[in-house]
Formats: sequence, structure tokens, C-alpha cells
Amino acid sequence: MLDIKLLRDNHSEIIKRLEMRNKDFSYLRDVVEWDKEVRVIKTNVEELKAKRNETSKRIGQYKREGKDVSKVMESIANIGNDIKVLDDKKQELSNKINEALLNTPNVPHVDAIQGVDETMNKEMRKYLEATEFDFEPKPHWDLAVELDILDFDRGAKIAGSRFTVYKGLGARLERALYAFMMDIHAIDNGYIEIIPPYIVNSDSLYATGQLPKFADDLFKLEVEDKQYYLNPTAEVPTINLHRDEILDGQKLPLKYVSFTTAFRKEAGSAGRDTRGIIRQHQFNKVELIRFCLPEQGYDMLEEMLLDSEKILKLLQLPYRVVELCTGDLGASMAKTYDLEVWLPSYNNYKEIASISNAETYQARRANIRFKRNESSKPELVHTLNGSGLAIGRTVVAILENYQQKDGSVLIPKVLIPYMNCDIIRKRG
RNA sequence: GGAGAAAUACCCAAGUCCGGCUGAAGGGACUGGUCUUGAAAACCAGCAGGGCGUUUGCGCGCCGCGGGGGUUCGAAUCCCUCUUUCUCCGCCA
Repeated sequence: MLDIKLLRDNHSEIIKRLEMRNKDFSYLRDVVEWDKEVRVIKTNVEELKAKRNETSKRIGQYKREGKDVSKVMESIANIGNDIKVLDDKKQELSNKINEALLNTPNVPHVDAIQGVDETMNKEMRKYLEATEFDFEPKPHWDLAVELDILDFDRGAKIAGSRFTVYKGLGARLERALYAFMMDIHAIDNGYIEIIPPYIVNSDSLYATGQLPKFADDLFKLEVEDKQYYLNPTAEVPTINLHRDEILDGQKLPLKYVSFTTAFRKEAGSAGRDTRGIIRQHQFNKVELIRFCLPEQGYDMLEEMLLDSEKILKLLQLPYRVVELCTGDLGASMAKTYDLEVWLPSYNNYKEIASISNAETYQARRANIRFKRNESSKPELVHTLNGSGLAIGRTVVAILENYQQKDGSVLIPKVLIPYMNCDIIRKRG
């Protein structure tokens, strides 16, 4: 959420930067006006309330002393009603302001790349060259079916399209990958391990910015009269660990690595990535989350990027780092890097991780603050999140990049202890 | 699923039946001091946090007793509603 105070002082500048997202944000000028009105009303209401408080106190005092009270009562006869009328008016305006702010995305970073879509993202660096084969490489959807490690038909039978059964060494590869990633981040990189609830409430989703605007992407559960949602990304439960809390500034940054199964409706993705397990309704993901001081935010972002890259390096997968342009930037984020892994079946790079700084956007919505020391005022933290990595897509990358001419798949060295084997072959 | 009980400031806890002198007793912790070679103990003193408005500033005001709403001139206290926790019974990995 935007800071209304910043908006008061700098709305032209902020609107200008928001419009780098290629949308119209002129309605924020109205918000500034409503805000002025609210403050005028507030002053009036508070004066009335002060008067009422004072008079009521006097009534109590008079009663104790046995004095007549009717005259004092008369003097504030209609004050309650007046207060109510003004309060309602104020509430109405506040709601309008709030709704507008909740629907407004984050302000892109000052140096953000202006662009309309992913074609204008900027490649920062590359690791390894695209894998070369001396045979025709197979896409993972063929390879995995031949190896009998993924079963698309039965996934569809059990649940529906975009659901897949992992089987045999396919299932083990998935399990090996998340154990491996959790180990690297928790043991080597110093993150605290988290397994959060996979069902979240709407407060949590408002806090991280999935609601109110992106309800269509979420699986919703109605249980009696209550509404729950399936976790769309570990970012949601993990950022919400500290909703409505004041953290100890001395203990920042807080670093968490969170393992979840993520559920997404992929409502706007009909026809995209329909083959294989690139885009599923259900997938596993290891997610890095940090809460830090505002001045640390961008150093933390670079550090997290390296933490994610480390996984790809250890797995010896070719990838590149891109910085997202404003047209491709998620609504809650000020700056985002994507890691894109080389996929022979796409003959291109494909997103496997996304590492972002939300600055204070989520912290303000979630009310997550810190104190530098005991006597200082609370300030909003920066929240960062990054994949470390998406497991399903890592499975794809390994299958496709490590495949051999005979249809078997070598296991990356670092995974062998987790897999208890060094190759996936067709079962006899 | 059934039956009860509870939620007060950093922690414990009084107040809630019978609304006003509770902007919240008391204790612990914490901070400062006295005493002591030093420490402990004892004693003295200080001490709710947060949000918002207004002001050049000192300050002033509004809102906060789990959340939301209501009754009232006035609510920690009365009413409605939601959430969470605990105890017992049932069921269960």
C-alpha cells in the first residue's frame, strides 16, 4: 500500500513513477483531496468529542456531589448525533481512500526499466551456455512418460488438467530437490526453516497484495460461512508470520526459507504452457523471505539473488538473470530479478525463480514494523521474497538438460546422495 | 461434534455482578539512586505501548482493557457478534 503521507506531499512525482507501469493513476489526485476533507472533518469531530468527554466527566462529578445535572445534560443534548453524522461521513471517505490505495500497485524503483512487457526485460548476466546435444533432445513431457516418472493422464483422471502424478524416481527427484534446497539455504546460507499452513485467510492475502485485485488466481474454499484460500506462494504465509508485529531492529534482517505446495488457478493462462509440468495448479516451491531495515533492502535483494543462483550453479544448469521492466513487474514489488533456466524443449530460457523487494508496500499493508532501539519510533521494514527455487521447473530443467541419447537422465552430482542413484533409466 | 471457562499494559494480576472519583490497583521485570570493597538483598524514585489530528516548537486533543458493532450524557464494566486460548467428553492421523 502507498503511504498517504508521501502522496500528500509528492503526488505528482508518485503518479509519474506509477505510470511507468503503463496505466492511468490520475485518480490518486482525488484521493489526495478526499484525504484533505477527512482531516478537516476529523478536527471537527475531535473537538466535539473533547467537549462531550469533558461534560460527561462533570456529570459524574455533580452526581456524586448530589447536584442537579439536567442543565448540563441539556447543553450536550444533540452532540452524540452530530458526532455520529460526521463520523459516518469521515468513514465513508476513509473507505474510498482505502479502497483506492489497496488497489494501487507499488511504486517502481527509481531506476526501474520502463517497458511494456517481458520482451523489454534486461539481461544482466548468464551462467553456462545453452546445453548442446549431439542428438535430438526430447521435451520433458515425452522423456518423463517414457521413463514412467510422470503420469499426466492419471493426474487428469484424479483431479483434472494441469495436475500430474509423480512416480518412482520422478517422485524421488522432487523430494531430493526440496530437501537439497532447504539444506543449502538453512545450513549454508543461514535461513530459518519454515513450514507454514497451506491454507490462508483473506487478511493474509490482503497483507501481501494478492487481494483484492487478484482473487481470480486463487483457489477459494468455503467452509461453513468462512472463507479460506489455498496458499498461492509461500510468500503469503511467511510474510504474514510477522503481521501486526513490531520487530527488534537489532535482530534484523530476519531470514526465512519456507517450503510449501503452491496452488494457482492459472485463470489467465489458458493455452499457455499446456504440455508438461511447467504450469500446474499445484507445485512445490522453496521460498526465501527477508525482513530488513529499509536502508538494507537493496543489498539484501542482491544477496538473495546470489542465494538463489547458488542452487542453479550447484545443479550445473545454464541460466541467466534478468531485471524485470515496469510492464512485467508484479503489483506488490518495486524491483524484481528473474532467474531463467535454459529449457531445450522451449529452445529458450524459462522463469524458474523471481527475487523481489516490496520495500514497505507489504509491510504497510501487513503492519510489520521494527524499532531501532527501545526508545525509537517504529518504522516499516522492507520485505523481500525470492524463489529458491520452484521445484517442478527444476525437475524439468534437470530432465531436459541432463538427458542422454538413450533416453536416460543423469543425476546432478550434488543430488546423488539425496537420490541414492546417479541415473534415471527406463525400468525393465 | 458436545459441555464449560477465559482474553486487561513487557509478564503475572485486581477491577466486570451494582457504568462515572480506573487514561486502569498491586506485584514482577526494566531504568536511575541510596547502602556495599564489589555483588546480592533491602530501601527510594521513574515507568503502558501504539495510531491519528493539530502546532514553528513546548504542547493540546482524539482513539486504544482480544477484534467489530450497539445502548448511554458517560462503557474495561451492560447488550450483540466474531476470533483465539484453556478444561472435560466424543472422534481421529
